Order: sequence, then C-alpha cells, then structure tokens
Amino acid sequence: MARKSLVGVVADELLDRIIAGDFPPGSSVPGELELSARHEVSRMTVREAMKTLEAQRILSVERGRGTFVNPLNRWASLEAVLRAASEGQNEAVASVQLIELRRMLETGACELAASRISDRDIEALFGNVAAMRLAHEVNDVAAFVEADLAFHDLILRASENVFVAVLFEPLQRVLEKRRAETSAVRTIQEHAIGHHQHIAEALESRDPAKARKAMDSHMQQTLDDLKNLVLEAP
Amino acid sequence: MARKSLVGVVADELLDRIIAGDFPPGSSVPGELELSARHEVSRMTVREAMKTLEAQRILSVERGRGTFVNPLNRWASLEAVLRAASEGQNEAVASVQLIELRRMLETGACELAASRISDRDIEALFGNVAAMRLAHEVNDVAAFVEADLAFHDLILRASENVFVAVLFEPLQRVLEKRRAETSAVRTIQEHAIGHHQHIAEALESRDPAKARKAMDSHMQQTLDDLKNLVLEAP
DNA sequence: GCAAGTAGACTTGTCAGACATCTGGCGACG
DNA sequence: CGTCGCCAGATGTCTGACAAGTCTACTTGC
Repeated sequence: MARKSLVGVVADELLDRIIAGDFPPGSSVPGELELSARHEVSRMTVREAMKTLEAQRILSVERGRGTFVNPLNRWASLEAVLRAASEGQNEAVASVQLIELRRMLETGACELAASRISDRDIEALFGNVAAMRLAHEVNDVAAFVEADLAFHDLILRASENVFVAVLFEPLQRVLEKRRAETSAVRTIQEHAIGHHQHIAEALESRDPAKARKAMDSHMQQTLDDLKNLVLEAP
Repeated sequence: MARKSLVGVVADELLDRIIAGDFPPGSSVPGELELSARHEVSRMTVREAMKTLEAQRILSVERGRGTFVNPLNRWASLEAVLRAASEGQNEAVASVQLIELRRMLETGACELAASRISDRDIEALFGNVAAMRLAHEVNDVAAFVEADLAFHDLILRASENVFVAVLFEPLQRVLEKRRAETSAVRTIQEHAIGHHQHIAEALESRDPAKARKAMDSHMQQTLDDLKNLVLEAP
C-alpha cells in the first residue's frame, strides 16, 4: 500500500471536514496560511492539496477573495461524492444508487454492442461463460470473478463508445469489493451463469432490444442480491 | 472570460502535447526542471500543473522515478477525453458517442423518476412544456432553451440519484453549445415540444416503461437532428 | 453631508533556492 | 559471482519573499 504523501493527507482531511459539514457549499474554506498552521505543513503543501481538490471541482479558488466549496452536484469525482453520500445511515441508499447507475451504463452499452460486436468477441464471451461454469464447479471464487469482469469489460469495449468506458472505470473500482462478496455465494453464481449465457446468446443474435433486456435482467438480479445482502446483514 | 493563470496554461499545453502523441500512454513526461525551463516558469508552477493532471488521473507521479501518462480509459475527465477523441476527423464520431451516453443516462433517469416524481414536479414539467410552446410562438430561442434545460434538469433530480447528476453535469456543459444550435430550427422546436409533452404525460401515468420509451424517442430525435446537422453542414 | 478616491489588510499567484527522500544503476569489494 | 554502498536524477517539502487581485473603511475634496 502506497504511503500517502503529506499533500494527500492534507487533501483527505480537508475533504473530510467538508463532508462533515464544517464548510457547507458556497461558504469559504480557511485561508492557506491558516490551514498550513493547523496541519503543521508549509503553505506550498496546502496549495498543492487545494489544487487536487480544485481539479475535481470540489473547490473553486478565486484569487484575492478566497477558496469556496462547490455544491455537490458540481463535483467531478465519483469517489468523493460517494464518500459524501455514504455519511451516516445512507450507505445502503448509496449502494443501491450506484447499482442503478451501473444498470444504465451497462444496459445501454449492451444495446449498442449488439449491432457492433465482432464474431471473435462473441466467441470470447461464450469462453468467459464457460470459464465461469468451470470455476463454479471447482469452487474457485477468484477465477469466477475474473471471468465475470472480463465478460462485462468485453461488452463495454464492444459498444465502441469511449465515454462509457471512462465513466464506468471509477464505478467498477468502487463496486469491486461488493462484487467479490456476492460472487462467493454459490446460488448467486448459478444465477449469474444463466444470465451471462442469455446475454451472450442475445448478442449473438444481434438484436439490440433483446440484448438490452437480457442485460437488464442480470442487473435486476444483481440489485436483488445486493438488497438481500445489505438488508439482511446482521 | 477568466484569464487563465500560468498553472492553467502549463497544464493545457502539457495536455495538448500528450494528446498530440508526444508522450504516449505508459511513457514518461519530461522532468519538472526541464518543463519549467521550457515554459519559462518556476518549478512550483509546473508541479501545480502536474497536480491538476494527476487529480484527473491523466498522469501518475511516482516519487524518485518520474511522471507517467496513464492510458486513456483511466482518465477521469470527460472533457480531456473529449479533446483527445475529437482529434482529426473524429469530431462527428465523438459527438454521436456523447449523445449515446446522454441517452443512457437520461432514459435511465426518466425510468427511475416515473416511480418517484412528486405531483408538484409533474406540474412544473407541464409548465416547462407550456413555456416552450410560448417561446416557440414568439420565436424566443433563449427562453426555449432555458425551459428545455429546466425540463431535463427536473427529471434528473426527480430520479433521486445523486450519481447520475454528477456524471451528467460535465456532459451537459459540453453539449450545450450544440443544443443551442439545434434549438434554433423551428421544425426541430416543434418536434421537441411534442416529445416533451409525451414525456410529461408518461411520467404523470407513473409507468416506468412508458416513461423510458418516451424519453428514448426524444433522444432518438436529438440524435437524428445532430446527424443531419453535422453530416449536411458544408 | 456626500460621494469619489485611496490606503491598507487580506487573499491567492508566482518565484527562487535549498534540502530531504526515494529509485535505479553502476561499480567496488568481499 | 553476489552483495553492498555510493551517486545521479527524480519528486516531496520547506522557507521567505514579492506580485497582484479584492474588499473594507477611512480620508479627502466638493
């Protein structure tokens, strides 16, 4: 694990204080000198920390006036928004909303991919399903997850839309922990194998509507699994 | 227009050189000292420029080794990716892909909003349609666009999904210029009014599938309009 | 008395130079 | 031949200073 530099520490602590509500949107954040004294670092370090938060549109720096907190809907960092939205009892709500977002992107990408995917990619898709089946039989969770991820990644790339991939990348990183959890349950594995088989077949038929529906069913299953896990967890 | 600070200029020029292919993904960019000499600024300025690019996951800075260019699919900035994807003759392709992305988010948000939207918001929706109709009659393009944007913004917020709004914000900023162009054509205005009316009615019926379909038709129209304008432009 | 102008305090922007710390390779030494 | 240590080069941080924008409040001229 990479030890964080001072800049990272200061940026994190400042973001924590923003999320905690110390500095509500629209208000100003303490000056660079004050922060450098508080965190016992030089002003340059504080400036670099601010620059990272400004690049994520969390802060707006105005020369001569001060530095201000942007409203949450202008933040450009999915992870920062996730941290802010997960405060308190909202973690379950945030998880569901993330799945909803994933559903939009994946079903859309699948619909596009249906009319653009190559024969070779379809073959690879069925190969991934076979790999999932095998991993299920020998009870190899890691291999199962890997084939699962490769399957979805292939569809994303087959949609031939660069921007979808860009938006999806941070989402995947946030969700990968929970995916590993759900994938450990054998009955869920069986469900997933069936859904993936249907998706591959739908793509093979080159029917966008059918492909979208197949992926949507898969996402609905994923959402149900998440709800059952989160809500029933002790 | 805000004059860009030196940091912004350096960051832009460096990004331009990356996009131009001077530093392909995986390779290293020149050291801080070399860049500070090239741009005739201090090392601190270069460092802050690098920090902004690092925060957007365009660069990876590794202490003691150097600074490296990330592959495009790891970039976190929609606008930077757009700049990279619009190089050469690809601008039309990039525009279409952006609309595809917007379609995913807006149809998804509309589907969610159908079961969550309040009566008051529905009323406001019809109010916006009325405003569009009025603006159409008196030929006020600015008012038309404003009501249009308010309509879509309302649906986004009615979906009650924070993350959708976060992803959609930069998209909207990128697309707003073209939207103003298409909205200037009177026949397109008429089409849009009809579609918006259908969307509002579908949401009023609280039928998610119907709402999704109505929004999808609207997006299809937008896509067709864009294609006709881009492809037929002299 | 009032308004315009201005001095000052406070903010961020940039610069210069220095030292610390990490990485990787090269060479000396066992 | 392998290992250790040194060194060049990279980024990380600090100090102190000055430039430049913004807002407030006081001064000044009418």
